[in-house]
Amino acid sequence: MSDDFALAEFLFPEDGPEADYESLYPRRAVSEGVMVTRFAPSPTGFLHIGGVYTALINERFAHQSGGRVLLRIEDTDRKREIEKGAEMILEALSQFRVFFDEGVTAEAGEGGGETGVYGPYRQSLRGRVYRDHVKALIRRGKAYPSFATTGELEELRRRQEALGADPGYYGEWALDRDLTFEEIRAKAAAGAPYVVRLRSPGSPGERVGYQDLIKGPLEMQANVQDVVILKTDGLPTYHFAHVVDDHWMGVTHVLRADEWLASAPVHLQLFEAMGWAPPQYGHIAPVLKAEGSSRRKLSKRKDPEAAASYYAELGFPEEAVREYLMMLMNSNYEEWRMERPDAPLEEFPVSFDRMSAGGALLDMNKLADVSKNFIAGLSKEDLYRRIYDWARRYRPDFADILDSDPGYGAEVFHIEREAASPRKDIAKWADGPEVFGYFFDSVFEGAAEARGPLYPEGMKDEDVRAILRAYADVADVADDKNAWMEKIRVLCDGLGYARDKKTYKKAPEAYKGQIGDVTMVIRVALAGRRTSPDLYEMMRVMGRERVAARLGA
RNA sequence: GGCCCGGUGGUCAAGAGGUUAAGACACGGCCCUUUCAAGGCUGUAACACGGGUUCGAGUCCCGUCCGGGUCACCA
Repeated sequence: MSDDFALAEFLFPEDGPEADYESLYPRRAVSEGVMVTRFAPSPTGFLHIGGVYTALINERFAHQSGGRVLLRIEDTDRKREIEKGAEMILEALSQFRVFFDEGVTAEAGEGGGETGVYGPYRQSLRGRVYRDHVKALIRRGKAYPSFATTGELEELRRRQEALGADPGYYGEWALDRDLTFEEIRAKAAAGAPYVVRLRSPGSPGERVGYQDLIKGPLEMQANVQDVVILKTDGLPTYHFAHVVDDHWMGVTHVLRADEWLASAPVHLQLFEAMGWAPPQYGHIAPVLKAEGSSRRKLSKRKDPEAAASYYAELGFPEEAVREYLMMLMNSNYEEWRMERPDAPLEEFPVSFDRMSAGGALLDMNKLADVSKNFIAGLSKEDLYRRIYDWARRYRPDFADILDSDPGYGAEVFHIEREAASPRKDIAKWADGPEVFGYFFDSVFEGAAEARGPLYPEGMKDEDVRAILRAYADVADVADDKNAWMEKIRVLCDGLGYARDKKTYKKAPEAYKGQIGDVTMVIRVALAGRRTSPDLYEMMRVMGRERVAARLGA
């Protein structure tokens, strides 16, 4: 025992006496049912849409219960870290309106800003905290230094494989468990690098169980591995940092991705070794992608839609993305929303019981539908401002086009908005240039070819020309809607088309076609596509000259 | 391979032993409309398989199959 004590001092002499963590990080005064949660990304700069989902879940449960949600940066892997990675993640999160009460903030400054009294909230800045706790574990004989090299570990694995034994550093395979103080001192003095491992109290065959908030009661094999808790570089592994940080930061509910489920026994064991009560765990099913007949987790490398930034770039409104994520989160959200179309989503009571244990496919169709409905409810000023802001950032060429005639641009995007049944033709801002670009001459001219196939099937070129010529003669954007329509009907009479659909249906053989064919020709000539808003409105906005030019073309 | 999680239409899912097995998205049809959308109506389509338990199983039990996660000094 005294050896352990001396070993601890020998390994960590420079730190001196441990801090009084009980007073440094006072216990939070939270009442029953209040949840303190956290989102803890690595600063790789890349935010996965699943990360937004996880963050939103943590935010919702914390705030719904009157608790707090904090943001901690898990930057203990110096190899993967990128510059400004934390800031990039924070920015992405704020794009989706997920905000934190505590932790690392977006404010710049040396190493970034933070708020809250349980910090630092960047793990790379908490070295002393982890070392103190590793030291305490060593002193109590619950952890030990291990000098095994990568090569030796590989060799160990090969022997285990040959014998059919479970791989890993555990039990009788954990040779460094039995190193004497003298041996350790000698190796360390010789400059041999070492890690610190947990002396796992688990025995083969032992089971652990706990109640997962999302998956329900779970039972699995207890951990037997002497997991690394402190790496050669002096920084902790995820496992140890999680235990130390969530304990002292007063986190009550750890809601994290599914992939951590398998290491829950390690975490439970670490909490026990520390003598602390573990938090409640909830393991969140991943967002999946279909691939052939199977499905897999959205991959950062292979799937562009895995990145949170993808949605911002395409211009899905953040409200729509959050709305969709809420539907994924709780299966009754959609029903709730239908009953209360205007209620803020914060009023929806989220519950663990309603969270699916299995992963769901990300359904772009559904997202688009949610988004179309959201956009349809926007005021026309809002819609124009948002599409403009998006373009300025992601499609400056289109923003320039809008700027060249701001009044016209606004009018284009105001067509049929705020009506009884508003258009639902835009699911994301990137659809704007796509669906309305032709209103602008530079875009229209750029796409002049290949219009022929758009005309009604079977219609001859000469018929097309005849319709356009006849219409050009009478078109007047100043007409009121009734006058305009009557002109079209008269034009139909003159050219041999039925003046309305019913007439045509009664005797199709008597006509070349019906009024719809005629308006389609005009539409294609004016818009260069088969779908467009109301023809009359479109011409009114385009104005006399533009209409004349396009009919003549 | 070991351990763990999951499996109701193409997708998200409701369903807590007895239902004609909801609803939404997508897809098709019809209606409305000058037209494009939207909207209204409507249609196609599911309990992975095999054994039990039970008067009765999508619901409970066992097995099989399939899918996923995890087995690092990465998180």
